[in-house]
Amino acid sequence: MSNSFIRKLALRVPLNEVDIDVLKTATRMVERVKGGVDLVNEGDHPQYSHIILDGFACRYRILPDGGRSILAYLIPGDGCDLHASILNRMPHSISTLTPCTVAYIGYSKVKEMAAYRPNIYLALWWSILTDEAILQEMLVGVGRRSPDKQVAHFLCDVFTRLQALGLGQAPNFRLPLSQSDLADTAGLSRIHVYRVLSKLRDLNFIKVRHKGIEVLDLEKLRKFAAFDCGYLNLDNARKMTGVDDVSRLSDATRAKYEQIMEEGNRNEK
Amino acid sequence: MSNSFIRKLALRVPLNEVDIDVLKTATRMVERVKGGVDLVNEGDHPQYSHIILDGFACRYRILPDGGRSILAYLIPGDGCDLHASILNRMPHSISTLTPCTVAYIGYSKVKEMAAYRPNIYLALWWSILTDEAILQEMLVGVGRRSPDKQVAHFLCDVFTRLQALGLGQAPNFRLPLSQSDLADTAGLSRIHVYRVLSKLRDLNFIKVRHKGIEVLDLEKLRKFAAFDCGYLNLDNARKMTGVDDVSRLSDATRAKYEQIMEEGNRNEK
DNA sequence: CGTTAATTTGAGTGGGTTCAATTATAGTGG
DNA sequence: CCACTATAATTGAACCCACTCAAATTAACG
Repeated sequence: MSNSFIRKLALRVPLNEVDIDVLKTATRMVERVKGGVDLVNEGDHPQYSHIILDGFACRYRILPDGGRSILAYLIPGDGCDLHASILNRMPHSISTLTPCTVAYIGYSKVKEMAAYRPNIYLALWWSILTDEAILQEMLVGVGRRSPDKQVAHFLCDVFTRLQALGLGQAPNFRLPLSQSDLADTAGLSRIHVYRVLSKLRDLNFIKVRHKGIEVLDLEKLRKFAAFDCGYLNLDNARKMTGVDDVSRLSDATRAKYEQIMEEGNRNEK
Repeated sequence: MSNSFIRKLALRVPLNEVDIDVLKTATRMVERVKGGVDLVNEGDHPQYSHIILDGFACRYRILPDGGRSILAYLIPGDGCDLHASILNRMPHSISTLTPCTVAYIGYSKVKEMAAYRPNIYLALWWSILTDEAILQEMLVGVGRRSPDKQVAHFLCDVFTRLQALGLGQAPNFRLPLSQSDLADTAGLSRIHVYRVLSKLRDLNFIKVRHKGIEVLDLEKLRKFAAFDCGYLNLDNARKMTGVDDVSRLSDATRAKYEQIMEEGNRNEK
């Protein structure tokens, strides 16, 4: 399947042929965009949503003091703000890092898909929950991890997500990021990022290029950063079918659970 | 309306009587919980979701080194992880800070409401998008803001959300947080938090109590922290009705927009 | 009234910052 | 194709903020 968006969703949620067909037609409107272009700007009120089918992009905010804070990296298959129409204004900007293939979807189409296709509903929620989990992991990192582990952890995050999509080989093992980009991601100074990268280079984990980072040994990097990919929710959910496994619960918990279920059923006339 | 969950949603999304009725019965199963109790633990696979109807709670993670990182504060009306069943494991724990009134909802009930009640669908998305925005704002803060402004900004966040719910008066203007709690939130040391709070106290912005902080002048605090409440999405969305305002767009954008809309309609048989 | 947890205070240290200056790389137009 | 320009990367030095360590005081709770 050539459509990375569908591939990403299908890896997590069981999509049937109809689902795939719906998604295919929904993402038919495609455009090629150069690198360094803003797809959406903070404060905008866009009329449609973007999906990165190919290339890298990032979500960022400009701060009052002129600084920039990068909040997320978008890789092939990632949707940007599929439900942003619910908000009055875009809370952040989105910019391409490399040339990208971008699909456009009208917001009403998204709503429609979520309403009529339960699997797509699940997939959209899986997606936003994972976005949130990544943000939480970043927040934990900025507050607590040492700068070298933090940068290493960040690299693990992006490359693990790439791997899960089957994009784990060269030339995709190269991230097109300047050291300033990394600094704006990690909340470090440009100069300190350089020193951190030098250390990771000396450990033979990565290769530092002009406006780019190449990972030589993701496994070692993971160990160094104590990276646990659990938060990315990459394992296929056992519960996707909707059948709850009640048998594993303690008696007390099961009793409460059944009470809640009963309560719920009673309300359905 | 005594149900803070419904009140919170109704402030953002136009709910009709049926919506309110559905939400009321869905949150009928209520329990009183003491302070300092874990509602959910990281790694759990809970069978139902929690909603804080009254009291304060927080979302946190325990780190490998034993440290704790507080990721969010939950105030009356906040749901915890309404869609967590989609994930295999809980990515964080949730703990009450004060005695709380908690409602329980089965996950299938949530899905059902989202499927059959468009307004509730919107409300749930509004909710998660706002959660995400708050996380982003925290991330920006940890990386960039000075410690005193960051703590001030955090206080503005919680108290502004309380105000929006009509809980802006004493005794609710008191947050039951120890200085260690604040430290685990801001990613600062306990001792430095004390110094920051002392400064804010000397400026007459707050009163520092034992295991608690009282805000004396939220307006001054906002100015000090350069707090812009835009990210909380508190203004009623103009677009909630689903009618897109195309007239404000540039010609080029409108053309593309209409193309996308047409594309979308063509796919509906 | 005794114990525990939280807060308050001081002193010293270290890591990440800023400032300043040089080298390398890529892109541009002649 | 090359000189020129702008941006990115590299390196060194000094400073400062927030941390750690250590200890005293206060408040809460049984």
